[in-house]
Amino acid sequence: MTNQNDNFFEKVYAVARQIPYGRVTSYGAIAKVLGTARSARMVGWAMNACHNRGDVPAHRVVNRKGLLTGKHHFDGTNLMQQLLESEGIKVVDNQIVDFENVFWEPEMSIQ
DNA sequence: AAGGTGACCGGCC
DNA sequence: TGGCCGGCCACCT
Repeated sequence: MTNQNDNFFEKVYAVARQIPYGRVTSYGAIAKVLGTARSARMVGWAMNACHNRGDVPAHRVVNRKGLLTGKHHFDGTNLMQQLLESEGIKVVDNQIVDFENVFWEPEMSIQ
């Protein structure tokens, strides 16, 4: 196990956990907050490992189009959509309705 | 050590 | 919105 405290991953998870209920964000937005806006892909990669990490609301993270691109990586094909709808987010055809409305810009909220 | 990969993004048509 | 292309950067083999 090459796990010490993968700083990068931890940061992604930290932001992902800060996503409010009923809100979603994009990989690029998280990447931007982390300071690696150019590596939005890395955010997705971190999400891939989120299964290994444990509690990370990856279902609240979608691409900038509001498409559930990563739903395929979930346990169930429609699990991601179910979770989102469970939070009041409407999802049609793997696409979030009113994406801009439910979009939440991640911020290192020192709240 | 080098190459391939990827849950992306932005620009262009 | 959608398709195509290039870039970008960390992780894996």
